[in-house]
Amino acid sequence: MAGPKGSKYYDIFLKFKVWLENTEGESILGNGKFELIDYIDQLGSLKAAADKLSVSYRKAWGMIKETEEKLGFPLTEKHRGGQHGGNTLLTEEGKELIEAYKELLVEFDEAIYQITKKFFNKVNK
Amino acid sequence: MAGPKGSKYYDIFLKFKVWLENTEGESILGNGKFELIDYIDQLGSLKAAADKLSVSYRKAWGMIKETEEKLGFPLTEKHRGGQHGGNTLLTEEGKELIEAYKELLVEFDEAIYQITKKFFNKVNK
DNA sequence: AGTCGATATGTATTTAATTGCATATAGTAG
DNA sequence: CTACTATATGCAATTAAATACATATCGACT
Repeated sequence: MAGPKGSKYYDIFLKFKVWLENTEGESILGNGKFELIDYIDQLGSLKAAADKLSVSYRKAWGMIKETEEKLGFPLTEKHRGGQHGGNTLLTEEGKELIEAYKELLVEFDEAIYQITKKFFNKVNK
Repeated sequence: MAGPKGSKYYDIFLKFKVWLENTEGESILGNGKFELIDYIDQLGSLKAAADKLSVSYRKAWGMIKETEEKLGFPLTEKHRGGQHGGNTLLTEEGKELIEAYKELLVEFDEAIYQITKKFFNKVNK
């Protein structure tokens, strides 16, 4: 919420986004990919993670491929075959990345809270 | 920069965006519109601001209209006619908004600096 | 050896977003 | 009362992005 009822910016909200980018200005990892990777870690499968997020397997697969190509090193370890078709696990780098990203989000939220408060306090008066 | 030369995330950067949104989840004011409004304030003209940002007048005009409609109150005061065709000025609300937004960006930058440092310190080691 | 299900990937289609084009209107200074 | 130029706006056209479709491959387990 953005101030007391009836104030000018009452139903206006401050939003933010964080992501990793390479030197070409291409996005590498934002919230969507982060969630996907996090679910892969939890479920051990790219397909399961895609289902969980209600995105097509094709799309999820593309997201991972793109991220790893731009990053220059793999975040996942994929296995094909077997009665269950295969599975996908995170590499050490993958685990470290989502770990750090999670903390980043927490810190961001804290910072945003203060900044938002100040901003709306200013424009609403 | 994201750590010492040769480190894993050396040429990867942390980026962010802030914007105002309404209850429908529609973006109201982000960096592009902010810059446009700021230039209108400086130049006293929508056309001049559009030229400065190298966007078409058509687009710039649409940006302002959209923002004001979603916000529910005007940020600009437009005048047509006269030898010079007309001009556009900011309303009090418009001035207050870009003022507050500018401060917001400064505070964001400061917060980001600390968070970024910590993040890359973590993933690069 | 054959089955099964997830990984792998190219191509086509649809949808959305942006941009560009064209044209009208206002009103003041000359 | 005419010329000039910024504001005003609909609509066509072009691009880009997201999504769907189709099809192949792999290999542990029975």
